[in-house]
Amino acid sequence: MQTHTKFLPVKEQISRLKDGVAPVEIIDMEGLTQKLEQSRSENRPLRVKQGFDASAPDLHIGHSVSIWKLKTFQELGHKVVFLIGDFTGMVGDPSGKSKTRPRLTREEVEVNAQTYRDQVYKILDPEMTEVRFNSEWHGQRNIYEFLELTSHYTIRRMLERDDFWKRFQAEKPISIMEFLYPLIQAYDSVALKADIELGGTDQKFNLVLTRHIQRAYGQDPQVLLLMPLLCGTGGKEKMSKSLGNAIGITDSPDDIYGKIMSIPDDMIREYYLMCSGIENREIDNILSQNDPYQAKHKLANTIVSKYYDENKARCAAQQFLSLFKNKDLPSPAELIEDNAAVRIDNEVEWLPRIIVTAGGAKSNAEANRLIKAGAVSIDCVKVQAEGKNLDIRIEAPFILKVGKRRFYLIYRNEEQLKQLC
RNA sequence: GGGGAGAUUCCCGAGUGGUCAAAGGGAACUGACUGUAAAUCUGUCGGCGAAGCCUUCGGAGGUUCAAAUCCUCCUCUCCCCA
Repeated sequence: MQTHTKFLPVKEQISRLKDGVAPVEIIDMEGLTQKLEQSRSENRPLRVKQGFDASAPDLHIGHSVSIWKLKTFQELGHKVVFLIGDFTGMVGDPSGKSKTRPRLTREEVEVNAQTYRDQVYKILDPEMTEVRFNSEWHGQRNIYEFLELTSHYTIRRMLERDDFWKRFQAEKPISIMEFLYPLIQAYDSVALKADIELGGTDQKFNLVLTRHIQRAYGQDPQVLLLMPLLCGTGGKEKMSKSLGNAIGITDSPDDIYGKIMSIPDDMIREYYLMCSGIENREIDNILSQNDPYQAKHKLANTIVSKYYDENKARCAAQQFLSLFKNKDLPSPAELIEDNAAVRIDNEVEWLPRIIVTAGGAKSNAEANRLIKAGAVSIDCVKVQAEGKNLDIRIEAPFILKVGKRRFYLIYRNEEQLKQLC
């Protein structure tokens, strides 16, 4: 039996947890202190949980806000439980917007899980992370157990959720399943015996409900750390892959850099606070210069360095300047590296089809529209022709530009490529 | 169980027999101007290699030269009464 603990004093742990991006709200501060004390006296790590959607396994820097916090817990010696909601993902979507999602197969779930691991271990320590799936317990529950679970909460309390209430008021549909969903989710924490759960502020209702359910099952309710939500690059909605406004943590350095540069000015502070890891005083200092352009450069630099390294950040910065300030084209070698080299087999090919093949448009019609709008250029020369006059003879590789930031290297055979390298 | 209202393109929402690939707004994309910011202005916003054609208005049938629009059945949603 160990007589002394490997854990830091509680006060120190709490102050470490408040470093960096502070949780918007900690629900049950007292509980947190107690749990930390207990963990110390029993020399037992706390179980810190966060749930993730199994169907969209792409983490972006919005998620990373809380993942860094999980990391802090690991540094303090606690265990992170990374929960993948494969069961809930298979059942459907509670947001009310979409129809039931296509059911994921076992294989898809496994693939997505691996994708998560690859990304999340960029930040977390694999040794101290437990990856779990909620189908483990939900997959086998019978209806009696399930009904018991549902008996612990009421319709009225469910309607307290803002989203539900609004829809109720607006005479919009709310399915029973949507009411059940938070309960199912809540049971995850019971099954995992979670001590602490992290989540975005949008999860507040569900997470608070979880505490009730844990109590109903005789467990000590988990402490909640509600983390701020990061807005997407458009600055209006929350960051989300499906809205197309996300910066993925596995995006290329150039992409991350560029996307940071494109955020609206009034988002700069928020991004600094949530993603840079820079101290508040220093942030104030940077922003007091009143030079948003430079502030963004510095931010982009910091973030790329964080997920890659300083060297890559410098390259990305250079790339950015040459591309957008000097309007240079990227070099063929860079395009090849970015997987933007596209082989066209025919000697003569219709330009819209080339654009579609390259991925610059979804249909020939869309490609045609882009051409008409003057959005397409070949080796820096804007394409002016229309309709039938768009056959292109591919004699040498050329750089196709579609819109502001899509570049493709079009070539016909591998030899041409070799010559370029 | 009874009565009423409704389902339109990514979202909201107009359209009640041809002039409808379907108003308007939002989102998105694009061009100009810029700092790949914002604001503003232009243009686009189902598919097919111009024309012309094809597919689309919850689903399946039907009436009609012609259907988002009329009829029948079905599915789903909301409200009121019980």
